[in-house]
Amino acid sequence: MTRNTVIQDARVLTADYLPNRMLHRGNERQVIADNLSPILEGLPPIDMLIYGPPGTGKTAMAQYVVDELQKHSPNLLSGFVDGFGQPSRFEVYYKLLRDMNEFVTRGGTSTEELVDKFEEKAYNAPMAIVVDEADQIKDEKVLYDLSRFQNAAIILIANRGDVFVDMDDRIRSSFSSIDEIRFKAYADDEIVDILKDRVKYGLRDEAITSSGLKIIASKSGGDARVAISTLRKAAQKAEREGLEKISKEIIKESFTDAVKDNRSISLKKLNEDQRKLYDVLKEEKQLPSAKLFQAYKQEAEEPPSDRTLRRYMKKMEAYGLIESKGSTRDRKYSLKS
DNA sequence: AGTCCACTGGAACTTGAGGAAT
DNA sequence: ATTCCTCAAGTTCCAGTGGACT
Repeated sequence: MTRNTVIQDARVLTADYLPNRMLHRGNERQVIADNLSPILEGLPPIDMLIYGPPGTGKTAMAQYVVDELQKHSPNLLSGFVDGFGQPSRFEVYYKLLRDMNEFVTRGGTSTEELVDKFEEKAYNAPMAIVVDEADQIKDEKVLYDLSRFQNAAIILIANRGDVFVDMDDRIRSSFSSIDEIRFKAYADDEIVDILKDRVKYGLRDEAITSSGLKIIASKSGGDARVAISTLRKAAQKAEREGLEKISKEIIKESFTDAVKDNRSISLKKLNEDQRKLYDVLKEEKQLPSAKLFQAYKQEAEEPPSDRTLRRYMKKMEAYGLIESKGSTRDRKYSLKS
């Protein structure tokens, strides 16, 4: 039997683990709860747009408040959709109905049938619906539909506050009374507190010094997800090497790994052609689209049409892998640093 | 200050995979 | 089996844009 040198409870060291209290988000928690609470008395709730940079607890907090509310009010239905894969209307309603324990078959069911079923449910019970990465939803009608349900609370989550600028006027006005809640990047000392909380339950005493935590915090740039995953990787590495303490060198290495991981998760979602485009772009600092497509076509055996390539570029931009500058004639692409 | 035209992205259509019903 | 439905992803077509070049 081997004794753990550093790790006590590995679960606590994952970014998805929800501690029963979320540090430094007390005000935000209260605002979200206040906006939702009318639903418990049969009154219309206030829809919300939660925005802010990655790793600031937007999703975790929305989920947490909805879960808490559900404990007090068991007949509250809840659903969670992620716009990342740009799901269609069908996918959105399918997922929501599943979350609400409604069995629906995938094939043979039309989108309209799903919507009808959902509508019926929405009339009979209060709901809280969380839409993560709401700016990625390609079918704007979905958001418009959802906004119409009176006793369903809609919580949209996005990185930027200007989700609606590119959208249809109807959608903008249907969300005109939406409460916008900004989640700022954590300050370094706040990250340290969050890490301390994890260390307390996840690691053995004395496994990491507070100056070690400060290093992680300052590197993380206010992103709790990256900070926690750095801590986890550092702990695992120390454990593997049989050390009692996490050294500064280990922290530095682990941070680099954590950032790489973050990116490779997005890269995994690319198909072969998209990956090739990315690799071509990697060779250059910056490339106009025509040159990029030309270079790519020399490598590819059966290149898809230009229209498809343009779509790929959009997608990779949405994933935060590349950046584009300029409009029509002189658009240039580069890797995101 | 006007025309040209390379490039963008919306829309309509096609193809292929996959589940359900018969 | 096969028929009937769905959706995602690709293609074709094309109007619209806004630099480039008179």
